[in-house]
Amino acid sequence: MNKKFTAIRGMPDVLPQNVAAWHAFEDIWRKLISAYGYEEIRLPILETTGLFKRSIGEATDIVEKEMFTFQSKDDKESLTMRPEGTAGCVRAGIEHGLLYHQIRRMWYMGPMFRYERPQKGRYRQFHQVGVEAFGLSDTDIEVEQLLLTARLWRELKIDSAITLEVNSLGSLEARRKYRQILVDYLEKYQKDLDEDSQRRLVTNPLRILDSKNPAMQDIIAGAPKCQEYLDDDSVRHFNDLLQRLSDLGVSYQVNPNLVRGLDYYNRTVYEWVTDKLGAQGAVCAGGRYDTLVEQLGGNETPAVGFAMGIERILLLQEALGIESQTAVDIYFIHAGAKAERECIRFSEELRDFNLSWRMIVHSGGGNFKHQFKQADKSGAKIALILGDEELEKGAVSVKFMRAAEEQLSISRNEVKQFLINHLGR
RNA sequence: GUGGACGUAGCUCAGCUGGUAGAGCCCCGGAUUGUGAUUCCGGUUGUCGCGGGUUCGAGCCCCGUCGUUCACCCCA
Repeated sequence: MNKKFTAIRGMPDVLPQNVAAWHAFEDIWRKLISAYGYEEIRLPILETTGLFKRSIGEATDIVEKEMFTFQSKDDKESLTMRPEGTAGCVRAGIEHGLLYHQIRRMWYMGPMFRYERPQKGRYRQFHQVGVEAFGLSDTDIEVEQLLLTARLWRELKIDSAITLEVNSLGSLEARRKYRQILVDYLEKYQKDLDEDSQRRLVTNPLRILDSKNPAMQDIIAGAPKCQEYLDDDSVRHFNDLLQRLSDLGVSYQVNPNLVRGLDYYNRTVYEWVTDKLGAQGAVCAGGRYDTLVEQLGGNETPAVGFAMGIERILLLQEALGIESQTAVDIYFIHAGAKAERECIRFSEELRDFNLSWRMIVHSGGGNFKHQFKQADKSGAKIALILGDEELEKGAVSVKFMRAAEEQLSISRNEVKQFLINHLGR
């Protein structure tokens, strides 16, 4: 026996029985996003490592220890498999002049890579849908994107399990100031901080506010609040956003401790969360990043975007008992050597007529009993049976697989109309 | 990177205090109700994750290793 190969850790196969759920999601998504006028952009998986360091932030966990990074063949540069999509999208937008003095709405979908320990809802290769809008600084774009996602949850029938949390980080300058104030406060309690928080004090102090450790709660409760240190414009922006959400009937919860893990956010940040997925609560997250375009070499361009994890959404649908499956419509059964050949010809004729019927022509021989069994297993709604005798008369037998009715014989000319009546076009 | 649980047929799992492997599903064949489903009978399938050790003897005990999974961390 030769060595068997297995999938590498955290990079699961999507098996045929699960692909239907992906397709269902993708179909709904494409329809919905184009209804909002967003255009798809397709981006490479590999980018220069520096792009992610610059955008996501040198000191973040993603950049420090979670990237798949390696040297290019000629050893001249460091390449990284994208851990998220915004950086590449902005890079491409600048490179091709898509963001130059104009408004752009774009989206993308594809695999992302992060070197983490896999667990429920978290994989090393996972898939995201991302949405970015450039050139708009008013809250109406945040509102648009939140309405869009809220609608998506309804379409996917998971809206009952998801809630929206929002926060404002203020301007970059205000955030920096607040960060210093927070560090000053926390340093007074340094010896009481747990190990994680001690480390975060240096790397990402805002994250300490999000700590789940009960021992930290008193210190956190007494900490200066981010919102008290926001700049006036950001406060106005945030209040305006909340007002508009209320007006439009989008319910939300303000979470002052909500901090995104990526450095580029300012002002609005939000997360759509669920309690149905174990430890991985965030299904979709995003916010405003007004300085990133400039940081990556473009003109100063306001931007708002979000990303969602497809696996998590599918997992949530599964947890809620929402199933999607693609069934076969027609299964061709044949009896006799002539009929077997005719089956293929006839099925092609039907495909010329209507390519949306899902048809399987039995192959591999076997008697009637066997063929019916295969037809049953395929989940087909209708069996089309061709026999040598009937063939002579120009007739075909049809049978509803799920019903107890007898099979009936109809003429070949009637088949198309029969299928339209029972399957639609 | 840290911690817990688990790793026995394609799948879900059982295997009592150590004595040379089992069930259900699936698959194949047959019988029966005149057919594909139901029922009945029969059949195939495993280096018990891998490597060492203890023992007369290990799926079961010990050590190591790899893998899966959940949680921490972090995040979609």
